[in-house]
Amino acid sequence: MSSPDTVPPARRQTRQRTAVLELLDELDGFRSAQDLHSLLRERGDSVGLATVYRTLQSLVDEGRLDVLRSPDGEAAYRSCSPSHHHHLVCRSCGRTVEVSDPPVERWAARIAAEHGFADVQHELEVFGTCGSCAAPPGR
Amino acid sequence: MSSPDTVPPARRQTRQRTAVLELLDELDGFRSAQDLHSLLRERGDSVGLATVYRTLQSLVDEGRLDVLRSPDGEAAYRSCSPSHHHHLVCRSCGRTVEVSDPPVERWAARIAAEHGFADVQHELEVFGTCGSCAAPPGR
DNA sequence: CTTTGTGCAAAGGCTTTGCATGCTT
DNA sequence: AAGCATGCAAAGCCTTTGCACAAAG
Repeated sequence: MSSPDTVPPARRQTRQRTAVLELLDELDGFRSAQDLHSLLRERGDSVGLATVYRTLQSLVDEGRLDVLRSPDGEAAYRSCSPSHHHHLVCRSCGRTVEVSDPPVERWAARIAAEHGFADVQHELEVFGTCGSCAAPPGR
Repeated sequence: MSSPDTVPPARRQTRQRTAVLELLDELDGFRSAQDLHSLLRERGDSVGLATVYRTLQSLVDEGRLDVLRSPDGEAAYRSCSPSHHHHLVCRSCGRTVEVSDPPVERWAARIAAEHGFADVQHELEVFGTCGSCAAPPGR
């Protein structure tokens, strides 16, 4: 079910691929492809935009990256988290906290099984207002 | 914070706006703008694509719609469901089952509270292969 | 040497915007 | 009658793809 039947063949190690991986490793938040492209240019490790996209895509396929869609429609990537988890996002300042809890995982699996679904996966995001942003605006 | 300081002025009631609202009311899952546009055309309540986008946008501003970004980059809209529930979607045939369970709700609330988040909301979708589609393809 | 990755530019898909017309109020 | 909403088409953005060249194994 969750066995990766088609493990992507290892990619060649190029300067560009290395640069992307290193950059993602240093950053810890989610970044859009275009952001990463700009950062690479500023750094001197210039990489074509198309290559950035292709590299990110392959890294996602390999399970080394997490993807997220920003409300603006951009895809945001972050260096992989080996363990499955979800996000708690402040809808005001955008601060993100990683959360994970077995119960939800089990719940999803159980619910799916009860309905005869297999090969289950799920996406969950929790939105709210974080402590800093909840501070009373007036007075 | 959650006080709508800038309540958008009421929009004019047009045939198009009504059509979009009625359609969203009948559907219970998330639908992309383009899907909604097609559905309206099939129905006979033809509405310009641009208008569909503008209408959906205004409805979101009014808080009458929930938005979600699909992995493909499309925005998906759903009429603010009075009863909160989630979806179990077959990634093969698209069949959707509504599911709801208090535990998850409580989990989300608790996790958020633990991190100092207030005014919590969450979005959860479970994907899998339903029984019919899981039937072996060969033979 | 062969195969795969890179760059550039063009193409694609979803969404937004400008402007004249029609409908709501 | 006045003003906002609609339609159409053009423009914008992010992302993907085609093709020739360069680099990795």
